Amino acid sequence: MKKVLKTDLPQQSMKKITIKDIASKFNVSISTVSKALNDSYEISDKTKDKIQKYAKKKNYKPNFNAISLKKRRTKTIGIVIPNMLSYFFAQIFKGVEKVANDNGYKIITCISNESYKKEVETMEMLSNGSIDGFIISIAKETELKKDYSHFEMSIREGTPIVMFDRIATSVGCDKVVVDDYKAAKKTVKHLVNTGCKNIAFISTISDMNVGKLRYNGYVKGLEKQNIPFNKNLVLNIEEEDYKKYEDIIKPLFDNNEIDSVITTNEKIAVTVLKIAQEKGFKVPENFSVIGFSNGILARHSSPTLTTVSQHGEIMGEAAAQMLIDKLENKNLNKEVTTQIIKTDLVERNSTKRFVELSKA
Amino acid sequence: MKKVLKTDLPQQSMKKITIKDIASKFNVSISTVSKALNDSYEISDKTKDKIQKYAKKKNYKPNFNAISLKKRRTKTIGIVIPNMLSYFFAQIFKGVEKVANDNGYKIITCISNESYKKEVETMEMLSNGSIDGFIISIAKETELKKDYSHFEMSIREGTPIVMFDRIATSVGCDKVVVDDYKAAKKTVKHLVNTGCKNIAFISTISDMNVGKLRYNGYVKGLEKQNIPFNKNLVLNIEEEDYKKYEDIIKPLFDNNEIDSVITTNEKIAVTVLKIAQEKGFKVPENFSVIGFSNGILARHSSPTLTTVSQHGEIMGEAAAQMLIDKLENKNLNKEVTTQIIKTDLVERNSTKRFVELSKA
DNA sequence: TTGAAAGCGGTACCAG
DNA sequence: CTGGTACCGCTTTCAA
Repeated sequence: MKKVLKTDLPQQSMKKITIKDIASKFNVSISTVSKALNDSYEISDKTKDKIQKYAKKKNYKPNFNAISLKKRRTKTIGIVIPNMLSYFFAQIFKGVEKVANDNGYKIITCISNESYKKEVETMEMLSNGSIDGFIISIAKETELKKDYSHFEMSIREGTPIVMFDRIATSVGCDKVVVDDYKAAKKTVKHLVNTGCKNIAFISTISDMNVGKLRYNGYVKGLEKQNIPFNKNLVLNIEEEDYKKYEDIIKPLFDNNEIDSVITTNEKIAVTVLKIAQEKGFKVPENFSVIGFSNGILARHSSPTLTTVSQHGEIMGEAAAQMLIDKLENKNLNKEVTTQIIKTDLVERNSTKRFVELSKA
Repeated sequence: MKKVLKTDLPQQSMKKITIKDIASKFNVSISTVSKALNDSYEISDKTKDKIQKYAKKKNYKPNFNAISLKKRRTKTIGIVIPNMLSYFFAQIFKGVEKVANDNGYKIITCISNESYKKEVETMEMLSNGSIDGFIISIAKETELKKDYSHFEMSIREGTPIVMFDRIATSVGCDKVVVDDYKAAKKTVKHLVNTGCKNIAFISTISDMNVGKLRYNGYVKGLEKQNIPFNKNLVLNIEEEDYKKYEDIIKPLFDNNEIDSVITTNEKIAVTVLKIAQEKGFKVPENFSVIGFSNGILARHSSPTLTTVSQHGEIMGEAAAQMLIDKLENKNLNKEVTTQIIKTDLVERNSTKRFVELSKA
């Protein structure tokens, strides 16, 4: 025959304790407990001590919703990004998470999936006191539609926004970007410096602002290097067509004389690498490739890929810091600012070394 | 001289409206407004109509914290994962996000960074009414430490947990896993079927449960295929040493006769591919590689990599559905269940075709 | 040093 | 059909 002792019973649903429970335990008022737990000078050390000890023992935690309701702030940030499978956005997330966490903020993440509707709905769903502010990179569809009223509404209602990478220039909010224009110019310069003359440009984002900046940088870069622009060397592809990348790109090689390619996208860059090698080119000896990229593909392709790195993690950190500063009124001026993160040309093995060349 | 009309002023901080504001606007009580907004049968159509219209016009949204406080549920899920840069976890996130969103749930995401301390702190921070339940893949450090008390505590306090992939078997909660043991056995079988005899096994997770399952599956698979086990063909590497992968793996090729490798990790697989080709092997003609992987590397390596896919997105969906079912008491039995997601061998170009062989 | 009470923004029960 | 009110858990002012 088994005897079941009370202490042997599993502590089923050891319910969460409230300030009221503690108050009744010690026969004091809830305000006393509240103050004691917040280490107020109004409460005697003795009382504070016993209350704090008991609270810790019982694993007391102040109810998040009660505090948020009372204080009218949640210490949580809403992130709205087009997707999470892109390494760039995952890096952004990491940066934001880090800074948020260091400052005691939580993160609610929503994926817009490049859809305007989802982006709007998502923001509405969070604009009810769930979050204190947004960090956003706008959906492709939104950018094409150019309807930014949901952002403006949010700001008007007092929920600040920080946009990064894919921004809406006209919206009055803090922003974090990289200088895509300048970066593209630099890639051209680097290719020319290492002996390239026929530089193609392949974009999957020609209809987006970031894509236009890169394209303009490419054009300007050619001009600066006194290389005539040849529109046949510019190829715009739908990102969704990734299964047909090869078929779309091959004609570029067949119909033109090219010795290098700049791409806005890592997968394209890897595809180009492959095609070039199939066509008998030696990379980087007589063919070079540079991709805008933050991915892991670049580090594992053969040869490894020279890239323009946007430093996603740093951008994420910057965005989070800007938002938190705004939320905590650390910047007393109400002006909005745009922070530009430096890009780096990460030289790997799909381009020749400029330094070697200059030494020669 | 400029005249500034009131209507010209930017609507600065168009403050959020509350139920009380609406009540006073129409000179009714707040309970009437509440009921009207919730479309209660108790309220006349006329009243409902005007209140609802006004609410919409003023962009009224019920305060999230007030409702959560009152209803004692937040409709938000906490995800705790080791990192987000891994494609697998990003896929999990995507799956969870989808199901959560479809069911009106938000997601708070925290990264444990493989740290026990961060995992514990993170869970404590959320165990205050911020979330209704957790979806978790446990940190490496936690798994080594085998200290699962924070999970048990959470469950005892009434916050359910669903674990996926990296689970703590002893913790009584719902789980989603793949059959790593069986999957590993299958990889061996496939390699043998395509003519391989000397099959190496390289792991970065030998000290983790998932890693042990795969290893055991490998051993059992050899046995089933009547291939003698050779401990020299088993290599355990620290994942952090990724920069030295090549140096660590090359001796395996130098000191043994091998014709194929199974790896627990995509990057290792790509490295093996590279080394094998350097050593003069032709992949897949006389050398084969299979990797456990969900990443993009597999689809872009040369040759592309045959993988065991864990279907991260589906796992994420399953985990979210299990949690939501539990939260909404759809499964009235209180037992915990473990759901096993099928893995697939995705045949790419790093292995020979079994079908071709059988036709020959 | 402690307690009472108002209120954060809602819900829901009960009364009229 | 409408209103009064107690509460969800906590903070904060004011009074004792």
